[in-house]
Amino acid sequence: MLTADVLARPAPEVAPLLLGAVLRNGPVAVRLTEVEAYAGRDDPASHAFRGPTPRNGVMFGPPGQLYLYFSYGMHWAANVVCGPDGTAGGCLLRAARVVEGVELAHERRHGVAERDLARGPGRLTQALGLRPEDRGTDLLAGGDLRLEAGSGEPFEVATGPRVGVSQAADVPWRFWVAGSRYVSAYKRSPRAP
DNA sequence: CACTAGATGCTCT
DNA sequence: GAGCATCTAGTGA
Repeated sequence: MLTADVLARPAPEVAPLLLGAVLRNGPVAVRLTEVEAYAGRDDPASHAFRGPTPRNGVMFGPPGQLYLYFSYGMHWAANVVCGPDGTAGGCLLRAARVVEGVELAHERRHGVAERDLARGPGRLTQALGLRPEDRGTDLLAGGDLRLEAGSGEPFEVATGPRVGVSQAADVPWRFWVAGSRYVSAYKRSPRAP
């Protein structure tokens, strides 16, 4: 089960546990297939590495909150805050399969293939209809926007380096469902050494 | 299919 | 003003 106690563990421990879990926002629900861990103050690739700012403040708060950030001019991406209250950490939700509300997700994602509805961080937030003001939502509080346990179907977890980061580019803190087609493509940052 | 280039605007220095 | 935890459309095989 994904309790606050579990999410209070370090992000690299929590990340594989999020695979297979369901994130719901009202009528649309997705099953997570790919996640990356960001370990806060000790992780040069993390937004929290240089300390708290207005943007990343929720990462320093209690676990289980939603952290949203804006990236590359056009996209929002979602994290689940991990680690104990007062310690920064989070898991970036990189990809998922839409399991409920497929029609609404298609409307939001205008004419793309079913496989691409939530394959990628920006696509995932768009398919779910997450908005900037959802930052800080407690995903364990049982609201319209919440984290649910998965169906328990067994699967293997694969690991590898994180996508698009220029710092700590070889740390294997990306986790995905082995063999799943609902996983984004790996792309190394052009700025990485 | 693989690979590349350019758009785009928030966030912090 | 520089730097991005990206996406899409375009090209070429």
